[in-house]
Amino acid sequence: MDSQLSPLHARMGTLGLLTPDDESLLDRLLHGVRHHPAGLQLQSEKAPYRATIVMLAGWGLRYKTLADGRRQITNFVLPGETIGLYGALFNRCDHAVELMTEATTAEIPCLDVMEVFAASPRLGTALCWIGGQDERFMEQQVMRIGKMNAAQRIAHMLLELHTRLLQNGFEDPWALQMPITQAVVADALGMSHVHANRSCRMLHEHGWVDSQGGQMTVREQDQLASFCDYDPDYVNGGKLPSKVLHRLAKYTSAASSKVH
Amino acid sequence: MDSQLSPLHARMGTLGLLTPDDESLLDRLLHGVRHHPAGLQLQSEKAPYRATIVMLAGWGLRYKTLADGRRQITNFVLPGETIGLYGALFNRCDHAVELMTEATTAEIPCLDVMEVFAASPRLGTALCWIGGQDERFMEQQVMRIGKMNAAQRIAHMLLELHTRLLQNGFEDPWALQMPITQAVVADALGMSHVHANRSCRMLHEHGWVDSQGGQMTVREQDQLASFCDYDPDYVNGGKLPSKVLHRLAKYTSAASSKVH
DNA sequence: CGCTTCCTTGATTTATGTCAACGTGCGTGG
DNA sequence: CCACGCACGTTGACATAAATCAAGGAAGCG
Repeated sequence: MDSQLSPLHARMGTLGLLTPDDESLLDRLLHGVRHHPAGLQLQSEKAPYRATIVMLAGWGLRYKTLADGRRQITNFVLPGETIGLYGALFNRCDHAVELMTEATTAEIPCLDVMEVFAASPRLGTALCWIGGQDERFMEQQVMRIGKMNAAQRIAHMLLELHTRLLQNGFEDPWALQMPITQAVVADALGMSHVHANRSCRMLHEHGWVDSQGGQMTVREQDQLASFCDYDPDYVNGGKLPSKVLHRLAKYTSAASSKVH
Repeated sequence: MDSQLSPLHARMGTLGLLTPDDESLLDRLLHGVRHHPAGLQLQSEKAPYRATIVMLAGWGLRYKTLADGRRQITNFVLPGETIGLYGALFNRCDHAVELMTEATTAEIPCLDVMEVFAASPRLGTALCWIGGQDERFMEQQVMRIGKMNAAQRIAHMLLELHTRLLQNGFEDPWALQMPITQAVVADALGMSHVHANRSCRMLHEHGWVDSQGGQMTVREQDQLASFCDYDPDYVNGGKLPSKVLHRLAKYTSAASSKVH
């Protein structure tokens, strides 16, 4: 099981916060590792959350459906990322989650998440950080859709996903490849699939991106970045400010036996 | 001080979670109530967060600046809402916050936020819920900009703000009025100010909205809602699921003396 | 072989952006 | 009190990014 958990551990590891005890507490929280086929709906809109789901391998997407049936993809779920982190706090979900590829997931019972804070403030803080990152990703998405033209949006999104993959422990030939069709690009970035196609072609003709067979590949990261003014720092994919590390160092993980 | 804190208490109150002890712990966390003039920049992009700021009265807006100087407003900060809730967890902010009106704020030192979880899991859970709501607001914003036309975006945003004001303890003649100029509408919803103007006029000519003198007023909530398919439930502005309430009831607030 | 998914392309329409200008109300300083 | 600047809203003419409609091709799969 340990090796499968690695993207989550890699992601958390960038924080430099967790002790070995915290990590093993995290492992004990994770239940029910399961494998699913592509296309499965993991969470449907308006249904209550069953559990917080951790994506161990594979990609998912999070979307909202409009009254007329169109869908807006609001975020992706990459390996090491979570679904419904604060699920316990809402009576109903407000988005759906679907698998883009086959995938392996684990679950944390919704109610356990809230008790993590009592068991280990350090691990609780790490979960908050995940929540904070998710908000930042969404904020970037607002900026892309609100202010950039079609080709820039695509470039910017690909670079963000690349940054996130690196953070989650992937390395560079692989972190540049993404299981994204042009239809997904269109639904995520608020454009028609025809326009998505023309914009992808344009990026392809510059030699910056490939897009075929349901895969998109970043070819010229730097050129893409200057094309869309991508700021690679925004994720702050670094360690926590040292003040926080010191402040939280005093807590033992003794309490960890409380959970489960 | 107590009366000034009311929008925050009103907001938290909708959860039905906090005990009187939790509430007084919250009050003790809040430092430095201050009054500011309209237009003040409370947080600048790329600067570290100084503290988590709680808006007690007045409106703020959260935005990102692009390389070419344009800005995308990503969210509003209403009375009872927070800025930089997880500020301690990031080395740098990734957005700026500016006051739209004169305002009263209080602060929670960034590092204290993380210790709340140890002191009171209930209050910590309430803070997570705030973080979760912020993410939902942002997600709605993505959907609006990505999939709706200009007039619908405006209608939808106004209705969301109305819902949030109600949640934060405002009542209806007041909760329908918002200190929003057409330029702000344009920057928030990804359209030119000319187009924002024409769309506001259109809504005004239907008698659904007023927009003059830097104020927007919702006149016909129901018609607006059907015009843009607004789902008033999405905020889940209700109590927590009862399971969570029971699960968290067991913790005493005894530990609250640890903080501060 | 026929179906589906994904990508591609051309013709046309439409929503929205850009440019330029003007009105109004308001506060400030002369 | 008036003059001026400024923020806000308004309008028209024009340009353009992007949506829509319609069709077809290539690859994979049962």
